[in-house]
Amino acid sequence: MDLNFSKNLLTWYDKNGRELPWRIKNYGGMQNLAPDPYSVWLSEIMLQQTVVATVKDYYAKFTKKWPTVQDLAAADQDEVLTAWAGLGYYARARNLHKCAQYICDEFNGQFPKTETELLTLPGVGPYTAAAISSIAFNQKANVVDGNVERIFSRVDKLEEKLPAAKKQIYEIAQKYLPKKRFGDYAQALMDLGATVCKPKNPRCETCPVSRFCTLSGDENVQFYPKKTPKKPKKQLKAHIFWVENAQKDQVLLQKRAEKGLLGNMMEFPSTNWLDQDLAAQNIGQNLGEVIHIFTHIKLVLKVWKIQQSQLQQVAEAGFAINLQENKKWVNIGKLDEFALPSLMQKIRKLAEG
DNA sequence: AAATCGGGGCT
DNA sequence: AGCCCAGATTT
Repeated sequence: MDLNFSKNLLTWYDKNGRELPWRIKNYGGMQNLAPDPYSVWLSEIMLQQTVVATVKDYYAKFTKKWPTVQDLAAADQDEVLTAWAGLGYYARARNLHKCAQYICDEFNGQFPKTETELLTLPGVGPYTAAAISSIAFNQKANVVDGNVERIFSRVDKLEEKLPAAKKQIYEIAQKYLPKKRFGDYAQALMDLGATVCKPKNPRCETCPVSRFCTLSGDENVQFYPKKTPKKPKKQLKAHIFWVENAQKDQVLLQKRAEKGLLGNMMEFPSTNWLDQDLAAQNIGQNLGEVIHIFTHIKLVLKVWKIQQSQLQQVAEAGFAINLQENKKWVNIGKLDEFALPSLMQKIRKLAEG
């Protein structure tokens, strides 16, 4: 394979690579610098299916609160989930904490450098193992994320759709790997995808590897990679309740089940989420509706503010509120101390005004 | 191979 | 109103 591909890309990266909090650019490969594995791992987990702009504040918060993997391992899971709240995909946070403890217990606090060992870590899959191995340890690894898939599907004008084309893309990417600067090369590819080889309106005229690309400058480049159509979202509805105590200084909060949607995160009590129209309800104060879009669900919640003394009436009216054993009264002024996902922050905002 | 799992930013 | 994102895990 033509090594000028990686050479051109790395030259471009040295000039145009983004400055990111978790990144130490190894200019020209001469400084032999690398970010520490904890920083790389933490940032890579946060960046899974999440844009750089969203990650920055969370990365700063985590590294300040837990500067080392030992600090993170020693935290309570609820603390980690509270810090992660709003970032989404909460299995990442649960696995992050589990992984930190695993690194401390089984690897003496040191991240392994091989992809094979990294793949044994909770929350670390093929992409993240390759990314950590190359970026933190400069090991040769084929780092294929959504950016890289887009780039090479365009380079070879692949007609096969994702995700079926993944294997073929991986093999193409493998052929272009450089002989050194593996971490820089991986990050260069991802920067190229983020700033030049974009999904829409790619900037082929500034692309450092345009001469290798079948679709460079083609009007149809934006239609690659081809993808299988998505299924429509299920639409679910429910009532949700902001339940105040008599003094109106506390609200009812409970922890969700460990597994599944928003696992181990906190919630306000609600009826079951059902694919049915909502029954009439005239107890307490209606605050309106909250519409929340998950990856595969469109959820419509009708929000009610009720008093603790009205809970019995709501039950008698036939509304099964999912009150759990772990429910507790929480000072409204201290809600920030709990792991409230964005959906529940919407409810809170509606209730607090 | 398909489904699950968040949220926000961009077009 | 979709599409996309430095994907992993479960089914």
